[in-house]
Amino acid sequence: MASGNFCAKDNLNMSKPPTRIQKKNRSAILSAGLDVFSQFGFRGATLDQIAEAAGLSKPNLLYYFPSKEEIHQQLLSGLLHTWLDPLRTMKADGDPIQEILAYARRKLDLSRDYPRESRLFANEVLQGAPRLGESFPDLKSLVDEKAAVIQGWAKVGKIAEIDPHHLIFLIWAQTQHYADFDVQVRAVLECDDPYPQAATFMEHMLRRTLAP
Amino acid sequence: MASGNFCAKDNLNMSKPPTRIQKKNRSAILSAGLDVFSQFGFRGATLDQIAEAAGLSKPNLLYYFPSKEEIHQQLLSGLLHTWLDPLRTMKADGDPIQEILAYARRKLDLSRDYPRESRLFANEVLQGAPRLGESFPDLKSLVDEKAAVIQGWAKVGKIAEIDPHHLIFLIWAQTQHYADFDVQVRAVLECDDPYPQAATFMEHMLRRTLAP
DNA sequence: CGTTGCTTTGACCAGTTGGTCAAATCAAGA
DNA sequence: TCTTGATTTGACCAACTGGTCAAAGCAACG
Repeated sequence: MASGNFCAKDNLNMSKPPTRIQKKNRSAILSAGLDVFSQFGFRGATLDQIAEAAGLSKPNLLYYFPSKEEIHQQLLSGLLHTWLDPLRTMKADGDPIQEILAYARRKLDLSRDYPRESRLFANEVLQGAPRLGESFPDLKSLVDEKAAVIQGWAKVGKIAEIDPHHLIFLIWAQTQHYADFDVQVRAVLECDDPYPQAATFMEHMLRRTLAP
Repeated sequence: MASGNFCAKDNLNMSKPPTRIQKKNRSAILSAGLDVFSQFGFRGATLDQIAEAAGLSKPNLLYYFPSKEEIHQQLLSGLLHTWLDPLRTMKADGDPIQEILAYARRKLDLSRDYPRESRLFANEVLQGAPRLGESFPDLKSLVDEKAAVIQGWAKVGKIAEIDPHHLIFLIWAQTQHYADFDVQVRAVLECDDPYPQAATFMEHMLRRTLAP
C-alpha cells in the first residue's frame, strides 16, 4: 500500500513494469522470507537463510529488496487484509447461524491453505506486534462492527445471548491453533489431515453455542 | 580442565547446596530469560538482552549458566509438566461436565498467571518444537488417556458425543489465545482484564457443547 | 588480621549479522 | 553484430553474536 518508493536501487523502482526475472525473483524471495520469518520470527531469521531458500546470493537478494525489514514489511502488509477478509464478508442480512458457521469455515480453510501466513502473524503478535500495531485500530473497528451485528442477532433472539467479541476470539483461537501448533496437533493425533475432523467439531460446537 | 561434568565451572556444580547469591542470581537469570525468550524465541533472543534484563554482565551470566542453550533448556524442562498438570488432575470418577469445566478453568488461570510461559511454549512449537519434540510422546499418551475418559463419558450419555481430542484442542486454543495474543485481545477490547468475561464465555460455550 | 573460595568484570576472540560496492556477466533490442 | 541496461557476484565492512579467560573484588570464617 502507498509504496513511497524509498528503493535504493534506481533501476528497480516501480516506475517501469517489472521484467519476467524481477517477478520471478521477487516472488521467490517473498516465499522464502515467508518460510523463514514464519518459523523464526523477525529477529531469529537471517538474510543468508532467506537467500539460500530463495536460491539466490545475499547481495542478489538485497538487489531486489533494500533491507531485511522491507521483505518482512512487504509480507505483513497484505497479511492483515487477507486475514480479516472472511470476517468482512459476514453479512448482517444473511441467516445468523449460517453466516457465523461460514465465517468459521472460511477461517479454518485459511489455516489449512496458508499455515505459513498464520505463523508469521502469530510470531508478530507474540513479539508484541511492533510492526503491526498501526493496523490494530482498523482491526478493532472491523471487529466492533461485526460484533455489533452479532449482538443484533442475539437481541432479536436469532442466536443465544453471548459476548460477540469473545465468540470471534474463539473462532480465531481455534482455527489458528491448527496452523500455528501444527506439529503438536500432528504429534497428538498421528494423522495426516486433521482438518476434516476439526471442521466437523467446530460446526458442532458453534451450532450448540449459538442455538437460541 | 577436561572434566566429565556437564558444568564448565566446577565451583557451580550441584554437589554443594547453592548459596543465597546463587539462588538469587540463578532465578533472576531464568526470569530474564523467560522475558526475552518468550518474546523473541530462541534464535531471536541474545545473551546481552538477557544479561541486561537480569541486571548482570554477560560474563557473569555465563558464570551461572554454561550457555544460552542451557538457560533455554532449563526454562523448557519444567514447562510441559506444569502445562499439562491441569489436564492430569481431571478425574474419571468426577462429574463429567464439572471436571471438564474445572480443567478449562485451571488452564485459563494458567494463561492469566503465567503468560510468559505460555508464549515461550508457543514460540517453541511455532519453530517446530526442536527442543521439545522428545516430550511429545508423553504428551500424546496423557492426551490419549484423557481423551478415552471423555469418550467414556460420552458413550454412557453423560455428555454429548464429540471428538475428545478436538475438545482438548479447543480448550488449549482458547485459553492460550488470551496469553499468546494478549496485545491483539487488548487492542480489540480496550479493556484491562479480559479474563472474567473470557471465563464466563468459555463456561457458556462448554456447557452447551457438552450437554448430552 | 589473613586466608580461602565464591563472585564479578574488562579485555578479548572467532564466527555471524545486515548491508555496500565496483566490477563482471547476461539478455535483448537496434 | 554491438550497445545498453538489467542482473549477479566476490570482496569487503562495521556491528553484533555466543563464549573464554585471567585477574580483580568480595564475603566469611578461623
